[in-house]
Amino acid sequence: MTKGNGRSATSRALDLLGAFTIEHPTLTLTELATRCAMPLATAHRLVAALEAWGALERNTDNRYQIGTRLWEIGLLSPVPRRMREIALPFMQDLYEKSKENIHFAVRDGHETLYIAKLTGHQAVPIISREGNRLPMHSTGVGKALLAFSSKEFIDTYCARPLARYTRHTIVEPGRLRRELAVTRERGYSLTNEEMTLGSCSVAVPVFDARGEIAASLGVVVHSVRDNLTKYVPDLKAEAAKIAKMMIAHHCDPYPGFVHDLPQGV
Amino acid sequence: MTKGNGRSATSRALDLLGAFTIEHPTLTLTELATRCAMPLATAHRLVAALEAWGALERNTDNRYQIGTRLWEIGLLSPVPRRMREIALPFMQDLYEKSKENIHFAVRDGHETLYIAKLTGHQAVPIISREGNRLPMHSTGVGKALLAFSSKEFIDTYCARPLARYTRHTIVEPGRLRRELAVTRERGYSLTNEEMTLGSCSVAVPVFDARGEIAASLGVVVHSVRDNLTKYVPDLKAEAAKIAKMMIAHHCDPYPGFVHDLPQGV
DNA sequence: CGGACCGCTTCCGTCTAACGGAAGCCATGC
DNA sequence: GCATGGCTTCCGTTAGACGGAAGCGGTCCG
Repeated sequence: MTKGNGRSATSRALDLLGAFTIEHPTLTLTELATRCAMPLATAHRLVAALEAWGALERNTDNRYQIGTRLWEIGLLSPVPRRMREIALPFMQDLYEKSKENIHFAVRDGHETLYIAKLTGHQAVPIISREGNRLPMHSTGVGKALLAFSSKEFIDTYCARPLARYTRHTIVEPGRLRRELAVTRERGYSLTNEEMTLGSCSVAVPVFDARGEIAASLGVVVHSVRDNLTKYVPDLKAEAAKIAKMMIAHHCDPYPGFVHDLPQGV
Repeated sequence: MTKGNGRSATSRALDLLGAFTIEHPTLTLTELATRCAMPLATAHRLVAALEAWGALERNTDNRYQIGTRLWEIGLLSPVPRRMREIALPFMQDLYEKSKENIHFAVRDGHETLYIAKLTGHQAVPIISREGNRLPMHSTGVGKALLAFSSKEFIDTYCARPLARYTRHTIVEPGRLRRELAVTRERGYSLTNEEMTLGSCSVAVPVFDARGEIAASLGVVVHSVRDNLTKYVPDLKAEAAKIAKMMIAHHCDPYPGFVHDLPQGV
């Protein structure tokens, strides 16, 4: 064979699932085959198995999308589930007071992974989504996570290219370092239209039993609204309660914090 | 071979994922092999592939659990995602007024599938979870879905055994039919400690463009609190707004409504 | 209206990698 | 110290995964 190019049937099937992103939530068979670099016939066979089980479903345009069954199974994942169960009631309390977007995020690799989000009709529409990732240097929760991470991690992060999203995004490593130092000192992070024009944010760290950064909690508001610092006391209070609950429930630190550091980069 | 007993490698790997439930969110290798009726060596090989990709992860007890990556991928599923995006802001409005548990559910097969849930510290703790299923005859949202379903579906449902959860659960087909008739007439469902002692609920239907039942919206409160009917006007108002939004956004009816009926059962 | 095109589906001969029994390993506990 | 239970590794067999190619069925355009 020129066949069997390295990958097992199972890992190829999983690669097909991994081809879906929030930017491409539906894909045709040909797109799937191209993205996963596998022959059309192979993709066809694997996709049929995935569809039969319910991992994929076909919409009316004959495009494939992630199936509801996979949504159900994914929600069983203990790590995000426990964090959500603990954080969401406290986030509700914050929402009630602010009526703004409330975020709870962890670090995963070099990105901010949004674990929970509350929003409503009075909140400014924003791009964050539960289960999605955004950079650490351009988001409130991301900067809070980054500022309280280890010096080594900050060094690594600042050494990588910093993507620009708006004219306010901090893309200079030195400026980011200074900003993180300020964040550490005052105990909360601020952003001002650094991810999206029109929205700004404030966030505080959530520490685990060892005093290390475990997550962060933040608010995103429309940039014309009044000063963000008024949210800091409530954010700090709720973050402390979440931290206490996480420790009480032996909610392990997010695996990404432990496993992905050795390699560097 | 006595090997290769019918299942492809891909479907076997998926079966391993399907072995996890909310009652058993972590499983050992042996438990996985037993539940999926496959040799230990086979389960071991497949599980290794699933773990390598991130579909499964191992916790500190050497038990397997659904991985965070699968949680992320599952959240891309368009059907629940769109419904949640539309319903959640309206559910927030209901939460603000009531401070009680708010549910949004669809029918899937013969069960109620919880698509979204809001809760807070003042709300009574309940067993419902996003992505989980509960019966239709013992829950508020379930009874609302069932009452406005087709006569054929109601017949089928009532012909099946009705599980009892508390002494208040309606397990007599005739009584359930009468209850559903009352629900249809007055336009909302009620439950009184039928799923769990101590909590009762009220729910209203959400209709699609064709006037057919698409989802339901409900509140669950502690049973000693005052009358549930006070929530009905707000529930109806928000249900109407959700229906309008779903139609405007061409949010297709939940696939289960279309695909799973032919068989009967 | 005809034909080129594009994407999906089916077929089938090749041969690899999935299969699983069995042996080995490593805790834990009596 | 030995039994137990669960996990890991090994390896010969062969089922089933593989993918090129042909067929099918739309749509677009001249």
